Order: sequence, then C-alpha cells, then structure tokens
Amino acid sequence: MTASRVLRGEGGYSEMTRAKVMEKVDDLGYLPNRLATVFAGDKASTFVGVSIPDLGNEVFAQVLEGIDRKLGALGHQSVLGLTQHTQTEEENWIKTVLSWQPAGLILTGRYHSPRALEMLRNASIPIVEIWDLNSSPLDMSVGINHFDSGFDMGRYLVGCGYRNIGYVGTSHDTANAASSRLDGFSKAVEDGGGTVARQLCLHDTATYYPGFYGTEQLLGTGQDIECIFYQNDAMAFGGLQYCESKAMKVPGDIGIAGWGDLPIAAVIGRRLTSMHVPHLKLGQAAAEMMLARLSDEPVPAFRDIGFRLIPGSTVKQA
Amino acid sequence: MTASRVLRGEGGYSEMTRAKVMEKVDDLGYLPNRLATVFAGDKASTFVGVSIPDLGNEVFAQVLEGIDRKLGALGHQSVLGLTQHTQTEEENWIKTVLSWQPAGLILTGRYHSPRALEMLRNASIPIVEIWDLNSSPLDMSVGINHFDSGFDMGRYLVGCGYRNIGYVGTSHDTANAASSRLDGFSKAVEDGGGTVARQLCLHDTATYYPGFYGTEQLLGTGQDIECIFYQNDAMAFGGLQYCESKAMKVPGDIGIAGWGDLPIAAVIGRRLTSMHVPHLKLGQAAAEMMLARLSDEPVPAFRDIGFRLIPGSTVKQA
DNA sequence: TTGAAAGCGATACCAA
DNA sequence: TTGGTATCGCTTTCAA
Repeated sequence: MTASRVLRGEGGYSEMTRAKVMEKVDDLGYLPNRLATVFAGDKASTFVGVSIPDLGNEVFAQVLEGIDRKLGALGHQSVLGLTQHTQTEEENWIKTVLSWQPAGLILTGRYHSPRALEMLRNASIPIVEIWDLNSSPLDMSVGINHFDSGFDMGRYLVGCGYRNIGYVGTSHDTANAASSRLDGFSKAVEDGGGTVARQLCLHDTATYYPGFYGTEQLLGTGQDIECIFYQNDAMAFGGLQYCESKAMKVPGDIGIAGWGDLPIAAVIGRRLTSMHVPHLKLGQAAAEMMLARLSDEPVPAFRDIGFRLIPGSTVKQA
Repeated sequence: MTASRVLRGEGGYSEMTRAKVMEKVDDLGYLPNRLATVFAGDKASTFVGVSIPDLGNEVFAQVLEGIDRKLGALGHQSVLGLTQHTQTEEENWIKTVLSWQPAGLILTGRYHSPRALEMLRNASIPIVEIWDLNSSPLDMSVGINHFDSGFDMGRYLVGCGYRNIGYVGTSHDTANAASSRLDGFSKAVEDGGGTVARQLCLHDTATYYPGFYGTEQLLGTGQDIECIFYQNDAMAFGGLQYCESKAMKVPGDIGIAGWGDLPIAAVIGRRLTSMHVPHLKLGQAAAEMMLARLSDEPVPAFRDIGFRLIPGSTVKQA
C-alpha cells in the first residue's frame, strides 16, 4: 500500500498522506518487519556473518570490535560465530548463518573445509577473509602475511646474536596463522645459522597462564635456550613473569619476544619486543571492504594491512 | 509440500519419499531459508540480540564468549551490538535488532532509555539483563550486586588499616555498574572512618594505559594517598606498573586493589588484591536462562552469580 | 498520487 | 502418506 512508500521515503505520495501515515506509525508503535522486507525481494539484508576463533584472545576481540563498530555505524549488524579454531565449527556455523540470507560474510582465516568452500561459492554473496592475507581469496581478503612477520622476527633475533631459540604457542587441529608465523620464523632462524631447538605447542588458550607454564616446561628440558619467541604478547608476558619469578634476568639470562603488540605491552615498564599489528584497523578495513562491495563500489581483491617490528628491550641488542 | 515434512523430520511420509527428497537436496545443494520459516509462522527465530558495552574490556569479551558458546551449542546465534556504554547507541541498536524478530535479547546493564523501555515492553520477547543484578528486572536478570561488591572491598581495605584512599576509573554518560561499585566502596570506607579522598574518572577506556597515567595524575596531587582502588584489574595493573616504575613499594608505600580477577592476575608473581567475578559463567548463565525461557521451562526472575574477595598481596595485611 | 494483485519460501490445515 | 491452498509482511508491477 501507500504506507510502504511513505516508510521507505521513495516518493510518490502527497504530504498529507505522509503525515497521516506517520501519525498512525507513532500511534501504533509500529516497527517494520525486516524479515519480510528481505524475504520479499532483492533487497539485501543488513546482516553480516562474522566468524572469530575465540574472544579470550585479546587480538580477536579487538578485530571484532573494529568490525562491529564500522558495520554498526553504517546500519549493518554482525551475527557472531565463535569457531574455536576448528573448521568443523566454522562449517556448521556457515550453514546456519547462510540460511539467514546474510548480506555477506567475514571469516577469520583462509582455510575452510571442502563442504564450507562449496557452500561459500554457492552463496554468491561478498566474503572477506581476514587475518591471514590471501592473495587469491574466495572473494576479498585483508590481513597480513604471517609467514613474513614470523620471518622478520626470526631474522631480527638472529641479528641480535641468538642461535638456540625456543618457541611457545598453542596448537589447533588445522593449519592456521600462528603456524605460518612459526614456519617463517624457523626459516629465518635456520637461514641465519640458528635452530628453533624446542617448539612447544600447548593444547590450551593463547593467554597469560599458558605462557607462564609453557615457559616452565620449555626451560625444564635442560637445553640451553637463549631466547623464546611466543605466539603472542599475552603468552610472552606470562613467560616474562615466569622468568622473573625465577630470578632470571631478561634479557641478560634469556631473551623474550612476543607478537601482536597488545595494549599491555605499553605499561610493563620495559618495552616488550614484539610485532605491531593494527588489529582494530584490520577489523575496520574488513568492514569497509564489505560495505564498499555491498554498495557496488570497486574493491581490490586483497589488502595488506602491514606489520612493524618493535625492537623493545626484552632481547639483547645487536 | 511433502519435502517440508521430510526436512523437518516430523514424520508422516514413507522411507522412499524421504530418500528421494534427500537426494534432491544433496543434488541441488539446497539450503533452507529461515527467513521464510520465521516469517511464515509462530516459529521462533533462533537469533538472540546481545548488547555489550565494548570489547576492549576483557571482562565483557569473556561474558560475550560465555553467551555465544552456550547459545551456539544449542542452535542459536548472537546478533551483536556494541553500545559503547551509551543509552542512545543501545536504543538505536534495539530498534534495529527488534525489526529482525529475534527470539530474545540479552542486554548489558539495567538502565535503558525511556524509548528503549517502551520498545522492549512492546516486543514481548524474553529479555535477560546481565551484569548489574536487577531484582525487579524487565523480565530476567543475572549478575552481581555491584554496590555490595564495592562495599566489601571498601570494608576490607579499611580493615587493613587504610584511611586515605583513592579511586581510579573511567566515566560514561550514564549510571552504570562501575559507579555503583564506587558508591558502595565510598560508603564502606566512610562507615569505617576513612575517606575516598580523591576519585578520578577518566574519559577513556578501562584498560592498562589509562590505569597507568591515571595513577600518575592521582598521585601528582600531592595528597597522601595510602591505597588505590581501581575500576578493574587491567587498570590496577597499569597502576602497579606506574608505581614500580617510580620505585614505590607495593604494598609498602602504597596499596593497590583491582576488581574482576582477570586472567592476568594469575601471572603477575604477586597476587593482585581483587574481587573475583565468574565472567564466563555469567555469560553462560544468561544464555541458559534465555534458552530455558524459550523452551517454556520455569526460570527464576533473577539470579545472583556472586563474587569473592581475593585478599592478594598488593595491599598490606590487617 | 493511490491502490489492487502477485509473489517471495515455508508451514498449517485440510482434503484426497 | 501425499499434496493443494491460504497465509505471514512487504515490495514490485501495473492499472486506475
């Protein structure tokens, strides 16, 4: 009816009619049913499905915050999916969220199950793969090259004189960004004549306490580790605390390097050696690419958001 | 048609028909359109709108994780809204999310704008208000009594012998849980013959660095503050770092008390004096109440999730 | 400028 | 056990 036109403000009605309609709307406390709108026609929904591995990891919380702020500001909503780093969780979530006819999807990571890939291709909606930059994405991608960031850190530590290096991280059932970092890191260390003597991948969350006890385990093996690279700053901070609790000097007795440059790194007195990644900006960029695509603006297939090594003072200087 | 029955598995069809339908489904890569399902009838949607103030605060990230895990496990999805601690953001988000006919809403906080309240009442869907326990909620509530938790901390610090106490937190445009804590805290301190001499409410996020520079500001006033209570552990940790950077002994020269018992508190060597709140459990409880209500099980109107004082070693012992 | 009619995909209800 | 028909709220198209 005419009311529909008025509510959409698309013109083709008189001012008097408009007033009458608006009055009724206020009167009845009418709220539109967008289900019906989307259902009725070609109108895209304003949902965007967003999959995130977990929120215990501050990194991803920041990414999500960046995404949702930007989407929300432009009238879109995030439908959240926590995949717990598994492809099966992701696949189940994709199936469900697609049935809600989302305008698009933002997925963390570049590795998806075969069935997920098939659904994604059939869906023919915009998809942004984030975090792990994919230069031949399903559709669009924004993130960084994790292999390279690990490589740069490895080269830096070797340059500082370290040769016998350890790694503490967590493991999940699939290839992921953290393992790409470790691969790049190992490559650089070996290229430089060192070895990643001991790599500890805990079945735990990538947070403070696992960093603490992982360090204890790693150093307990008796090998002469000179420096430890951690999956992220939270774990590195846990490791730092462990070392200090044992009266080990950092970097005198052992070097500590994190990754991600989390907010905590700004206050620990000494600057943690780390790799800066603009998490919030990454999330915002993902949302921007999605929104641009949805309004048919040209969008590059991928965007490298970059990283920057932070020398810090928890490893000895070259 | 018959296919609909088969897909819902509600019986009333032959095995042969079922097989034929399923074959076609696989064949066509058919995905149901839940928009239509919800739209069609009384069937409730599986969305739950979840409003969260911000994710930079680890506390809320954990709450959201608890909610989404539990909802997801039972076939529901969270539609996220980041309200940035403002009622107007919340109101806008409520209007939008209601138009998607959600099964229910989970809202952080007990204070809502008048227009939001009106929409919420008209919606006649289950609503869980979390975080700030509301004994006469719109519908259901789960959380803790923040006033009481502040009061307990105040009484404890007074019991430790502190009289001239400071507070560092952040401020937002509305009454909120943190200010209830401060109210309760002040009451207890005054009851015990002390004063909350200086209260600093920064216009910033409640994270590490504001805790650091807030402490600098607070101590810079020259008043003889003996102990500082912080809005949360992240801020307290920032304060702790500030004090140590100035070679002040904690608790010798100054006492530090946080709130929330965040994961970081477990690794900082000394135990941070804090208040334990089961954030993840709180989120899960909210999701459970929502799901119970949606399946017409009896649900209490509110649930106190409790807190527990952690004496720690960053304040002097009584 | 307005309204009447068809249709989106699924379900409820009946009839075959 | 199966399938036709009306229906949900809105948009699109066409006619008045």
